[in-house]
Amino acid sequence: MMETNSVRSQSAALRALGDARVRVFQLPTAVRVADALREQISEGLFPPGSRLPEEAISEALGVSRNTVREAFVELTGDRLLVREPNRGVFVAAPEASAVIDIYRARRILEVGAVRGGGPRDLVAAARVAVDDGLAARTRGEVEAVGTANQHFHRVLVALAGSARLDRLMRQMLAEMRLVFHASKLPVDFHQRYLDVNDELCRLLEAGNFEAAADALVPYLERSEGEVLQSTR
Amino acid sequence: MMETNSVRSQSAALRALGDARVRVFQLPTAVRVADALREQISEGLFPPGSRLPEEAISEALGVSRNTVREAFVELTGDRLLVREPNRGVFVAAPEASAVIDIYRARRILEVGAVRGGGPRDLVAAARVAVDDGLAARTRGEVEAVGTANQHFHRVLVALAGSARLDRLMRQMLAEMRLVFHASKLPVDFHQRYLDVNDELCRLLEAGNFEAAADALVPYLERSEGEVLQSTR
DNA sequence: ATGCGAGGATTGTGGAACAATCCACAGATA
DNA sequence: TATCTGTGGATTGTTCCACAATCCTCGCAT
Repeated sequence: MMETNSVRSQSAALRALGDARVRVFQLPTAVRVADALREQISEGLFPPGSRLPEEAISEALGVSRNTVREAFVELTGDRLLVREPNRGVFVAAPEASAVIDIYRARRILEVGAVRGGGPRDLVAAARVAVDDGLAARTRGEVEAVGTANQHFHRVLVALAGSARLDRLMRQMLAEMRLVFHASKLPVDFHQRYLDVNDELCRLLEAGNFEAAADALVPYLERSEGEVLQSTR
Repeated sequence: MMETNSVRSQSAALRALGDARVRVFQLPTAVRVADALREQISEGLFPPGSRLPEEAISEALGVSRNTVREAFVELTGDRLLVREPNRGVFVAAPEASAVIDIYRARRILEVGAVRGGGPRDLVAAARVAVDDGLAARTRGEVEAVGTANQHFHRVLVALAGSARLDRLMRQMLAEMRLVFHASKLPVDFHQRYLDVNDELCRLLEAGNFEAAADALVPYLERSEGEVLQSTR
């Protein structure tokens, strides 16, 4: 039966099924715990420096201590948590040296990725991020501006087409959120970069990747300087 | 008593003590297990695709299953192991897409780092790696040639001065060792790059970072091509 | 050959136990 | 008073055990 299903449409259907796999084969508990903690930390519910007692978290989430510890290992690898032997794990409180380190890495990643160019759909994704940011600014949604800004920079790295670089960028941006939570910077911090983002995006859309890469360097240097300024 | 100890010499002594801390405050068991497994995997004792049963490993190392699982989480984050739900963890068997991904990342990292230049002592470290490789070649030590080669490329990334990039590079080189173990490539594979390394290093020593960066691109492309060739 | 079901092995997860370590606080000493 | 010491309580590091869920194998029936 169902002979009307061509082989072509069936393979498409199977692919769609595969995408829904996450709902069928539920992720392991430790991973879900890690995701939950990552979320809360990024939101700033656990401020940098907070202690995360194993038992409190395990009973709050209704999982065993073992599972919590596995999640801790994962988040420590992301540098979101730091483990102090026999004292416990704490939300990382990145200091100036970390910010400097991250910006060195970002200059390599973002500039290199942009200079190499990338497919049209990613440039389109960059445009979406920029417009999202602009829209959020006019609506006065401070938080959304920051999110859109991070999204934009993530797309820049995505141009390189490397899952490994994407992951590193994601981790570093999560670290940067910790920095932002630790150092109250001016509410218009991200907003002032939106116009530069727009300009950069125009260069990408024009296929002028070299110019975009060149423009990115002072952009990132300025950003680093301002973050360091408001951090100390 | 002991008044002959000047404040100066005492602080020196304390500093020396601090350097020995690793022997006093021993690393957590899970970390040592992860290190041990990383070592063995890199050496090729567990070929790509091998299954690592929790119980077998826990009793082989004399640690509990929980501890082994914590180590697994760490190594999975390094992409050295892959977890198949309810089936166990296996040594990763990187396929062509992973190799392509890694070389995309390496082109960004290495070229970007070299173009930015770096301090003298790192250039000197690069020289050491090159000479080590040359010496190993004349002695016919195939394994040592590969090690020196990887060391050289790690130093290149180190020029950028970012611990985060260093870590990513270390992880990717460990992945590459898996690739090498999976695909028997010609014994002189690494040897043929030593002369290019030497040439690159000369450019670095001359402070000609731009030229070195430019020379690195075809280098990496050729390397990627040869690896892919012998992989399929 | 294909499908089905039972049995055994391994993972996923929880829970308890205990030594090691750290922390806070009280008491002792100079 | 200030510093040292020691004690008790709390938390981590680690092991061990239990058990459900899942997978694999193999034999059997269709």
